Amino acid sequence: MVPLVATCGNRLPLVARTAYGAVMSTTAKVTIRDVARATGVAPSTVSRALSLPDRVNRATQERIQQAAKDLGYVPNSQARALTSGRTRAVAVLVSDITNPFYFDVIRGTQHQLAGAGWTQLLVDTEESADAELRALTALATKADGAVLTASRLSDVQIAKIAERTPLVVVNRRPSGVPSVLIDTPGGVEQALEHLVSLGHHDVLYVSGPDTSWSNQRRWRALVGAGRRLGVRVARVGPYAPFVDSGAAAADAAVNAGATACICFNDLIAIGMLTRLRERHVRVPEDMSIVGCDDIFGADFCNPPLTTMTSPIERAGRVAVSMLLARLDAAPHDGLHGEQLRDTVVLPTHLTVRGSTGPAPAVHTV
Amino acid sequence: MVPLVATCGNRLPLVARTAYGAVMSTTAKVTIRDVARATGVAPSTVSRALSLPDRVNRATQERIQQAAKDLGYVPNSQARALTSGRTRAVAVLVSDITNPFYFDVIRGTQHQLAGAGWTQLLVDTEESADAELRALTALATKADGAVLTASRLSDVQIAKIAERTPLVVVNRRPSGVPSVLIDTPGGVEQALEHLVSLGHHDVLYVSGPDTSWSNQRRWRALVGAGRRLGVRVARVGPYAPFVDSGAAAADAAVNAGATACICFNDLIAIGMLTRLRERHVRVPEDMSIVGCDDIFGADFCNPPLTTMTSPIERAGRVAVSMLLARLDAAPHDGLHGEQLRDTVVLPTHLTVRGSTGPAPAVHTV
DNA sequence: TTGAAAGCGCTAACAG
DNA sequence: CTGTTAGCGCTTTCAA
Repeated sequence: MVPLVATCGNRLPLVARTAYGAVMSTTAKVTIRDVARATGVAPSTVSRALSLPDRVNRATQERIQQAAKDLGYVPNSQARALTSGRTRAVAVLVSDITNPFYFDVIRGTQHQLAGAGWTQLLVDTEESADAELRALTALATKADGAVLTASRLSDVQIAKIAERTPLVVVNRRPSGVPSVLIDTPGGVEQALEHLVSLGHHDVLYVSGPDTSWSNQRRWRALVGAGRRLGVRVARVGPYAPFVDSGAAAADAAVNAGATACICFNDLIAIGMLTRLRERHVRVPEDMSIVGCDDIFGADFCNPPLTTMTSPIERAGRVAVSMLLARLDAAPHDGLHGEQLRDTVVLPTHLTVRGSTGPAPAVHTV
Repeated sequence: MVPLVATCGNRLPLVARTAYGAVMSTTAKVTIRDVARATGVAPSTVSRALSLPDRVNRATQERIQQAAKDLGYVPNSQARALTSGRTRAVAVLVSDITNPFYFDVIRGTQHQLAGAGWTQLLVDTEESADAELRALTALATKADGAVLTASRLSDVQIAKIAERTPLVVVNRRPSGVPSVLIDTPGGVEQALEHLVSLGHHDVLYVSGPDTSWSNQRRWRALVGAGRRLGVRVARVGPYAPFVDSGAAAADAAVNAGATACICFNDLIAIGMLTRLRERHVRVPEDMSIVGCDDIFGADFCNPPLTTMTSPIERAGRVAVSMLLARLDAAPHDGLHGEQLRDTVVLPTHLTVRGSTGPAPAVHTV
């Protein structure tokens, strides 16, 4: 009678009475048998009525669902997983929960998962391939699949794991594994064009970690674009992808006589901004800075950061939907070759803010 | 022989052979029976050797563990949960994954949980009491307990749920429920003293959501401190805790002729900074701004924000350790009255940065 | 100290 | 369309 959870936000107390009974209740857990007894059918019929409503007589189906509701029945996901082998949970591995970049990814995965009624297991691998492997192992029975947002494993390792575990990777491209790519190389090119249009002829790439696939990709894109546009490009680094690394990066950039930098990510770029101010190097008058990702903070730092805006949240969503499609397809058959090893590339665009400006009239390189 | 996961980071491929077999392996899953067969003992003995090593002969215990390792046995947490009723997972509910404040909380809970070998289920309730209730219900069998970091439920509701579900709340104080409080009221007082020392006599509180317990607490603290210090305090709001709300808040503050504001949180404060610049209101010359929490970004916005630094991550860690203590204690007995309803208050301190300065010589209030 | 047996709550054949 | 029968992998009495 009373819905398990009301949609009316105000009268919660009323509703709650029913809901409470079911909330992680240790006592008085209602099982499928109780519902069966109350309805006068077999437990298996209840199971069916709840999981595969089509395979049950319309009338009894409704009777059962009603009874389940009234009794405050909550399916036991453990038991369900044990028999079906499916947990309806997916693991999302990030390399550093602290990095704002992942906030958006996580938000995306969370949304998509929640929308589908799935659970998200969030794991912070803390930049360690080891921890990543360990997590993947422990997660074996806990999740039906995983999204690797910043794997520190080799392509071969990933591909190997993917053979037995539904996987989707973000910003990696191991063969045969579905992946979501954010087109930052395209963004790098736009960034360079932007700098060229401001009169820059020399650009410094502030490199991220060597272990980062994206970093290599961005650098390569920059080299290519530089050749095409007749711009000299150089690099400094590697720097760890933290705000704190920005100080060293800034010093290196100043030392190199750079007048324009494209950074591996916003974190480093923002760190540079701070350090440059300390050193009285004006941005953008003396040096232009371009970041990457457009994370939280890129728009209110000082000066606001010109950066490549990535559809990060969408990347998370797409990754999950690819995974779910695969997971849903597995039990039956259908799409096995084509759809499973697809790659989605999400576009990036340059957002110009205050940190880039005309090249200084005089500069040393 | 070969460890399941090596501690040496480089030779992963070698090790991986063993690990892979276990990684979410659909095929060839090694069960307790396989280990039993390999060791020539009964499954129940294997179970014991792995879960309650003390209750087994030392020699066989080691033999079993070795065999388990060699075979790449990974316990099935579902099955384990089904029989034992314990999942070794805890749910962490946040009201908005997007809010940097929670990043730190999540990091704290994650660390603490991972350290204890537990799994974290992250749930975004999206500011909805409904979703919160629903999540708590669905999580029933998935988690052994939950941390509510920003509950939108009433104290009574929370207390009721806590009767049947191990709960720890952050920044709330329902009676009988263990809670972790961040002493922002103390911070508010420090902030006010700071402003007074700069010559301010009138301070405006920029209010957060009415539904926020912390918000009321801060306002009350400010009123008290204002009385004590002879400062007039007023309030505007409520404003949603987003950067975007800052614009309206800034306009209201300007309209009120304020020269010093203490904001519900850094998000709003940062938003105000941006808007004030647009309106050519100088910070801190024309108006001082104080935030709360010291989130990511508070140190590099423009100007850097004077704010109350909260040990957010620690709050997450403490919450989890309180929950785990309770969870571990439950099966036995021991601490039932005292320790279970304790409250931990974490101190806050004021971090002065560029957004606060002397009161303008002339001002209208 | 160990083994045998009985389920945890549910799903999945297989009959009917 | 529905009931019966087996378990999923593990823990947990209860004997031995």
